[in-house]
Amino acid sequence: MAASKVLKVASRAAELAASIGAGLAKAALAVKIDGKLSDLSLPITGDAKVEIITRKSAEALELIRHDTSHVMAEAVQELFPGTQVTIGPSIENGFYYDFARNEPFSTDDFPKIEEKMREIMKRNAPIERKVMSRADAIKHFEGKGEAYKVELIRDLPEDQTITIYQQGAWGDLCRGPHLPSTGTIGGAFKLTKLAGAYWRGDSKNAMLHRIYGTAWRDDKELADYLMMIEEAEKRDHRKLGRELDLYHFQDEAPGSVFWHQKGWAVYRCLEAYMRRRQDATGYTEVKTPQLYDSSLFKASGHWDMYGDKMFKVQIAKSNEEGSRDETLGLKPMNCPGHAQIFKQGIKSYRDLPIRMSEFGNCHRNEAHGAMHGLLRVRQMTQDDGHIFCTEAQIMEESLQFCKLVSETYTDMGFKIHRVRLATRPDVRGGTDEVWDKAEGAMHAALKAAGFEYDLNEGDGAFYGPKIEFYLRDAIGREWQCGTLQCDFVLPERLDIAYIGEDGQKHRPVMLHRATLGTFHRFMGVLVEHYAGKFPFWMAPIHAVVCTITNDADGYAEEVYQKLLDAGLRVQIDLRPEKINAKIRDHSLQKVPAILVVGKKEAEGQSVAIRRLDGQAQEVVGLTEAIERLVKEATPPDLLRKKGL
RNA sequence: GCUGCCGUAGCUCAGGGGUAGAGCACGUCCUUGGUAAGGACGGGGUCCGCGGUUCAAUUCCGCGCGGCAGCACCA
Repeated sequence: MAASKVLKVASRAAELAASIGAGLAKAALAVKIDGKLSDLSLPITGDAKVEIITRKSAEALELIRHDTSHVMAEAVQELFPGTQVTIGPSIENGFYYDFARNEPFSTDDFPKIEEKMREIMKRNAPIERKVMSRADAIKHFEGKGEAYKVELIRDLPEDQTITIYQQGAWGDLCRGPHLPSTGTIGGAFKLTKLAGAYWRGDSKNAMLHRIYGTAWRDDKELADYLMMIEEAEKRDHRKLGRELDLYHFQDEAPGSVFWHQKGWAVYRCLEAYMRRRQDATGYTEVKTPQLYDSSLFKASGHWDMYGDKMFKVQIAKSNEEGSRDETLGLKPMNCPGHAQIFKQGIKSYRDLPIRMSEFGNCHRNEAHGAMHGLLRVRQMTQDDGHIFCTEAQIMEESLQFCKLVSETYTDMGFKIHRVRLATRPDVRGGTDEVWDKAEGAMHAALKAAGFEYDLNEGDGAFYGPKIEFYLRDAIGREWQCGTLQCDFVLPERLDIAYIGEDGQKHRPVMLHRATLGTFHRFMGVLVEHYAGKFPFWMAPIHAVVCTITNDADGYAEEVYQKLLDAGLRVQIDLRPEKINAKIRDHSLQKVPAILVVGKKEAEGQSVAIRRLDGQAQEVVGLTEAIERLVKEATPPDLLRKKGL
């Protein structure tokens, strides 16, 4: 809870809290002065809007995590002398601290470190802010052999106040703010994992040892979080893919996917959906080659920029003089191919916009460590598209695409949760003038679409700014899937043009866009979001017909055939197993509907429908059952079209 | 690619310098049972690959391949 009060005299935040009430004084952890988070002990001078931060506020959680990281660093240095400290911030759900040490840590060290941390928290030493001169600070850390801290101080801007936060005998260079004492942290934390991390995030630098932890306000929050992690493990798409027989991976094809029938059925659903949506919104679907001569990628700029991540094929070509080598590249994206189709014949301004789509299969030689199940692969298919348009059309086209993304995500069971605009990176193509234009257009489109968005500075593509659409899954995780990129550079490089009203050649703008992103990644997200229980319309198997005894086999076959004829994805289970076993097997396979048939149903031309996760059964006439299932299996866009 | 960990049956995993085990799955037979596991028996392994140490390596060491976590990367 935040309290605010206008203060006219110089005071300390702690005193202010006390003046409001003893309860608040006790609960106060930090203070926000004119919107800036500060230590409770800091004086407030002049007129200021002051908010007292208590345990319940969002800022408190950040402080708890940051302080826990300091306590961990103190514990580690007590337990492992000779270890140097570097940095240790709070992050989403917790904190980490990077240490420099020859010997790596082991997770076996965690209990020891955690115990020491609790001991430090119990000591409840006050956390005190000390201002030091640059020279003193350097001397201080040099004396302790903390080379990384010295480097940090040396790199701080001249006018930066250098502060050290001291808790008992241990202190750390830190801009703060911090809680009043180590005892106020609360102790709802757990060390979670171990990893290497580069000093200052640069792979040229030394590798440090990072210890991750999670920290919360109280034990209940911690338990909830740990439960969420467990839930995420249960939903792991790699595990579910195997268990549900959707797809598999194997060593001989690293970074690629073997789609099994069931996984492919879902994939086909997504593809069919996107094809219908794009066909309905003025896209022309094309298919372009996989292999191109290197000259095309040299022209587009990709060869220089990403050549080392492309799969290249060398072939020998012979002519009169002998043979020479020619290098082809497997396409890592579809845009140069689409530009070639655009270039065929002469395009008029009357032809624009041209919305070209392709379920394009691309190859990228991703680093080993980057690959992750379906979420990051070396061979993927995008629901790619390029809109060739005039500058004046950027806004309208962007708006239309935003609408498509929005509706698509809703149909898939998500909402757009966050939109970001990634702006010009350091290494980029095109002039600043062109970038100004492209970024300006993207800002305008986002505003017109009514999206709240934030900036992701410096994270744009090398040819243009990028709108990133994020969705949130069932357990609160964010995923970036869809994207819209505005490109003035590639049309220039590949020399594509249209004839304007004035009879002159003009450059079109290319909008690169993908709604689901890649089918691979989106499938992974879907599996985890639904924990394998897909909505009926995209379920790999809609229904299984199960017999009670083999006496009903004949009728079951009839039911099965009728469902197949109705276009449903159906299986039949005639095994001489008990119905309990069949129910269990198909429930574990997460089939949404089990149709049980026995003597009674055969006599009454009916089926007993049992839903996944439901215990009740419903006996329905066969004709009605088929009608109902067919409707449920109808994709949401087609339901709308039919007005159902 | 980097750091750490890992690679044993289809899957999940135990074991350990003397050529290997469980549960599930699979096969055969019995069972025909009304809504989340019926029973019996059985088959199954280049212990990731290649080198080294050793009388002997799945086990120890090195290299390679692949995976996991994180970092870096992500047109």
